[in-house]
Amino acid sequence: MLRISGKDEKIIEEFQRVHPEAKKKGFGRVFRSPTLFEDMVKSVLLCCAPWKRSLEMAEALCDLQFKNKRRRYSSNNYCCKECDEWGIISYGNYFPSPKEIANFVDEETLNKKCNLGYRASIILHLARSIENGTIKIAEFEEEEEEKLFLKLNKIKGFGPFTVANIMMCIGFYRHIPVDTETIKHLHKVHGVESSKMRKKRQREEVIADIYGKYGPFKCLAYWMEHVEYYENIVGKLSELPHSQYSNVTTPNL
DNA sequence: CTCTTTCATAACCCCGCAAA
DNA sequence: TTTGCGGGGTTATGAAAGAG
Repeated sequence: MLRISGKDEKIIEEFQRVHPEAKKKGFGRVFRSPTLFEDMVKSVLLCCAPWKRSLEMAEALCDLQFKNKRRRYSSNNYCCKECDEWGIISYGNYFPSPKEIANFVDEETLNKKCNLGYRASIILHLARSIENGTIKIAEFEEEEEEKLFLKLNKIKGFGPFTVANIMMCIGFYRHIPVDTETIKHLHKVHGVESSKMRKKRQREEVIADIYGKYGPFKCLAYWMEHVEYYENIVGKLSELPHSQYSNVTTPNL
């Protein structure tokens, strides 16, 4: 989904003012999930897993809703083998709510059903904290940037990458979520040696050198480049068949 | 000289896939 | 079927740097 509001419109205008190329391309909006909780969980799923596995875990979480054995990818979910559309239309959004996860038995079952590994405890803790009111997720979207940043950092299992990723979903683009994908990107597109990305200091210097001029929009500038990189390989992402989605990653160095 | 903050390193956890 | 290896962000821990 896209955020569409006067405030978001303003942010895009400001971004495009400091990034003329983005204006020319009409780039500035970032897709997110229907709920913040879903974005938060998906950000956790990105950690310590190849892209394909992240997708599988998200799918498995959606499958929690189906008590029978219907699988989202079983062939009878599609109108025909070549057609992805049917699958997309018939899915709807089955991502579980915090309440559903919090009430969903125990960590081991959640782990077993969704193959989450250590992420099960993080996600369960998040869902339970939201349910018992310790984490007031509803206020997050209205929160001031720096306060939000601090609050997210306090959540168990949420480090720099996860937090930056969620900030981006909410609409703050100051911090770039750095993962191996980013390191590969900086190497291929900007010729940065991956050894320079190992230490925090140097890493920050590299980011500042390349994206510093975009101020609070670093993340958008990076993301535009990265999407461009992907699309040069697989074609327009918006036209990519669902079945090929898991292939959208940067090859290893 | 002590207290605080920042930083670097290693342990953690464990699946998916390819080769044997 | 078994074995080995690659993938990968967070956190605990202790050391180093900075503040006062």
